Amino acid sequence: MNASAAVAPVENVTLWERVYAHLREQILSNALSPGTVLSEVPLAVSLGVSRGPVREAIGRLAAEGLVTVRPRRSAIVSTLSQEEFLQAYQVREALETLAIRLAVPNLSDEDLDRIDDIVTRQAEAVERDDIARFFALNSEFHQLFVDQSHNAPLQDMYRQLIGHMGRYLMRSLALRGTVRRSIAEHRAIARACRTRDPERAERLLRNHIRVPQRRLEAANNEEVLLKR
Amino acid sequence: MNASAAVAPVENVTLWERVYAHLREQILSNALSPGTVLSEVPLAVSLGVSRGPVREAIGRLAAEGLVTVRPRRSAIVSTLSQEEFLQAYQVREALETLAIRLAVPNLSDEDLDRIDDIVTRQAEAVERDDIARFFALNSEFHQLFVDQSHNAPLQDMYRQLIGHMGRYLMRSLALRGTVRRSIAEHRAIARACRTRDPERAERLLRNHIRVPQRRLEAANNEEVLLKR
DNA sequence: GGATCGCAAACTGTTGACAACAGACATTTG
DNA sequence: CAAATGTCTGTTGTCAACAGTTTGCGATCC
Repeated sequence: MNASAAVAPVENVTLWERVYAHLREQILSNALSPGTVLSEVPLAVSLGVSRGPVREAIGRLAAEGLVTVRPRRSAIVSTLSQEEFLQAYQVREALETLAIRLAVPNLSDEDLDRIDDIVTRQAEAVERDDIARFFALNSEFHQLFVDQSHNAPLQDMYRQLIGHMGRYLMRSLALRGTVRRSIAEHRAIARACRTRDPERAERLLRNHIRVPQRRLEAANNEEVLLKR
Repeated sequence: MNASAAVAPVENVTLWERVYAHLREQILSNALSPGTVLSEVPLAVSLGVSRGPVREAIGRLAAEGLVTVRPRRSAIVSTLSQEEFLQAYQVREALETLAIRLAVPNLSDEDLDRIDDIVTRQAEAVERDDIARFFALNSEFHQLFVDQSHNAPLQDMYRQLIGHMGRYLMRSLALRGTVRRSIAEHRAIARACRTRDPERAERLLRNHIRVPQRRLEAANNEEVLLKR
């Protein structure tokens, strides 16, 4: 018997874990838009389980900040105000710059190739006007550095933060203006990684993240922001 | 009729919230040391409640990372390895430097006085060899900037991170060597705040946080670390 | 004597039920 | 007609019970 012990966790996930994953997916993909009420009973019957697992799942989502529960009242999918979103961007900048600083020394040649590959595919996606694809690759690009930072607490925090921001990132990307500039910045960051220059990479990434941040601030000040 | 409506919301906490607060308190104060098993039934009977609230509370703690649950098996209080603790320190540096940069422009005169007061009381605590008090004031000092950053996502993340690190901070403080130096650094940071110099404050704080971090690394390399 | 198999106990995951509470609607009263 | 009050429904908070699984111990076999 070969020693392929726990390669696939055997689908041994408990019920509430599946409910949690399902709801998280729905929320992050905006299938459940902010403000949606999550009543336990309807959810339970629609998912074919009891209230217990649903309750547990909602509890986890609440701990993560994705839903807010008012005692004795239904939970609702959290809303992030314009201001909070901007604040989250500041935290993201801090976390990602730390991540890339830690990651650059750890990057293997395969990682470097993968980074280039992602950017190349991003350019292709833009050519095809495939915004969703571009968006996914963008997340992948940023996630790579967090993964390669080999810093578990950082990874946890980043996951949580992206959970908060993810639903609104599409908008900020629209605000970003030229995606071409974004790709150029990605290329510059990739070059800095190849030359093993953490400080340059960090500086480039910081400016890169600040672009939509500044646009958000400007929109905020002009009060012509996308209300809602 | 004056509008003194809801000054005190009548202590409307649910049961599981109290259990959660209790367990969190116990864990952070090290009354429940890492590795302790948290079985639902004994906890429930000892607290005089049913398994439901206990389960919910443990779930929240698990989402926060303070306990780890293995499916079908009891939850145990999380352990932070030396390496993870060091990594958490890196994240803390990133978050706190962001916090102080944001906070300095927001600091009122009262805040500045309060900072000085904290440092003064720290010096007094050291005179009296009251380490616990010094430690509490130290947390207060750092927390103040996070609070005054007026950045809700940052506050959430910091709270969570401190929850992880808090139990081990006493040790790192011991590692820190001279607490006198720590107080001097606090004083320097306070001065930078008074002169409204965010960059200087940030630089000072970064170096301040890196002191125990470097000592940890050194101890780690020498392998003479305080094992467990 | 040591290892393996089997059984029993304890614990968790899940379910269903009961009671308390918040909000809405209808009713009554000034 | 408006404001306050009472009822009523829907939902959550909590509890007790059931089923499945893991663990530890003991008996048995080699």
